[in-house]
Amino acid sequence: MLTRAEEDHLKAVHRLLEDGIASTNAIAERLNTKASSVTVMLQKLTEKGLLNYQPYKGVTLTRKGREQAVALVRKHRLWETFLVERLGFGWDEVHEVAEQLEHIQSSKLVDKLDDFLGHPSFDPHGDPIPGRNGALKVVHFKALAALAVGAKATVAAVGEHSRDFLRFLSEQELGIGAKLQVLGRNAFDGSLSVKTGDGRTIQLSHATAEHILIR
Amino acid sequence: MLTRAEEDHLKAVHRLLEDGIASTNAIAERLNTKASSVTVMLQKLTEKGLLNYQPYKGVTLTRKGREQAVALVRKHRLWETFLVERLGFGWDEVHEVAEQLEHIQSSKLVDKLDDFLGHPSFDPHGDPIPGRNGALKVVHFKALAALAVGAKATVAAVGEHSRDFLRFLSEQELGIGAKLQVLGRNAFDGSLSVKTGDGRTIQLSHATAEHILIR
DNA sequence: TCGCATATTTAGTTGCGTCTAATTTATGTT
DNA sequence: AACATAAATTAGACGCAACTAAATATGCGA
Repeated sequence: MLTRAEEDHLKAVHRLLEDGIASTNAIAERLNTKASSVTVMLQKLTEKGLLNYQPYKGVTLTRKGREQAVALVRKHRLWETFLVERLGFGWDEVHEVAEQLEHIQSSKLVDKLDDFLGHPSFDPHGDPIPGRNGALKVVHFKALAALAVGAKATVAAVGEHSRDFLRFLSEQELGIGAKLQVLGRNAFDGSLSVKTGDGRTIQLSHATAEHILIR
Repeated sequence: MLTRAEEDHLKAVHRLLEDGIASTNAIAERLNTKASSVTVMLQKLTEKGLLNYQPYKGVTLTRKGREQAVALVRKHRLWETFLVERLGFGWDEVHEVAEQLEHIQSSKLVDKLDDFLGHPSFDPHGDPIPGRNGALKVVHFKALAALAVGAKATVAAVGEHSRDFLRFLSEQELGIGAKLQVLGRNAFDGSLSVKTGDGRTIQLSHATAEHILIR
């Protein structure tokens, strides 16, 4: 049985490994702690057989560690789905609460929640929800920023979960499922001119377009 | 903000005060800790203005302490209701999970859960659920053991939440809402002969009958 | 009212998870 | 290849919440 701190570290490692390496500093930043604290936890989790860690050499997940991490992701995303679809939370309000809920210890609860929600495949941010067996479908998202001028697309996910970003998208009617078309690209700063499903034309900065994901 | 340990102690004090005094030992037993640990927590909670505590003289709740304790009871009972009514848990399976869920920090979550459940007045064990404002309707339950021979009644709540007891009641179709009639009382051990709603006649020990509650 | 059993509190220790400060390792520049 | 800088680790300390053991208060029975 893992403690909350252990679960948090495990999840951070898993998340960071998706984008490359999980450096001690990056983990610390994600968890709002210090690198020295992270080192100690990495040692402990290695002790417990969840990580492969060698001082100064970096860290990877063991099979067991990956399973536990994916189970946490599953819980997090199921709870987010519950909060948005059943309780009426906004997609920009659920992260912190789900961060707490994912630590509830009860496999029966997760499975019943999954049943209750009808075995959803994606959470409110478009991220895939791992199955009961731990199977996580790898979905290939493409950034809106990478589309050619003239291309049409449907928003499938977001690459940034900050409250401000999500609220901005909601306000612009650019939530998951929103349809749009790239009208032009500013050669100077890479910003896009985009036509939305409801006919408006808006400007999106390159940074924003990088975080709007298309299937 | 209270830590989990603080919340647990606060709730234990609240619960025990309902039946009289909250002795240090009784609190420790409820929380599976030692009296010495409890003493320290009582001091801390007094420091925080939630308890009135004087060494060797006992403890009571302050107004603020009572509010927080009732808020915890509210959360616990709403979650139990959710688990049973929406997720299909048995009423004998929800206590431990609700014990974890009640510590989730988000007033918005509680209120939305309450809305989602349709503002239930009673939890799956028949206990009243405090309102958003903290109002807890005092319901006067009477033990089945106290009924006169010949009396008819409907099970309204249970005075014992142990898994074994609840399972026994489920098996005998004596859940909340079950109708029954007292056919006779054994003068020797106080056990009751009871006719159930579905026509069976069963024997209930005095201890059991004390924990089946009637409105 | 005294003495003793019991309840409670205090004192001192432990494990966990964090911190800061000091040290060590890795790396990239010249 | 040597060294400066950045990254990571180790060492030592702290707060929290638990523990055990020792001390102290309460209150009941003789």
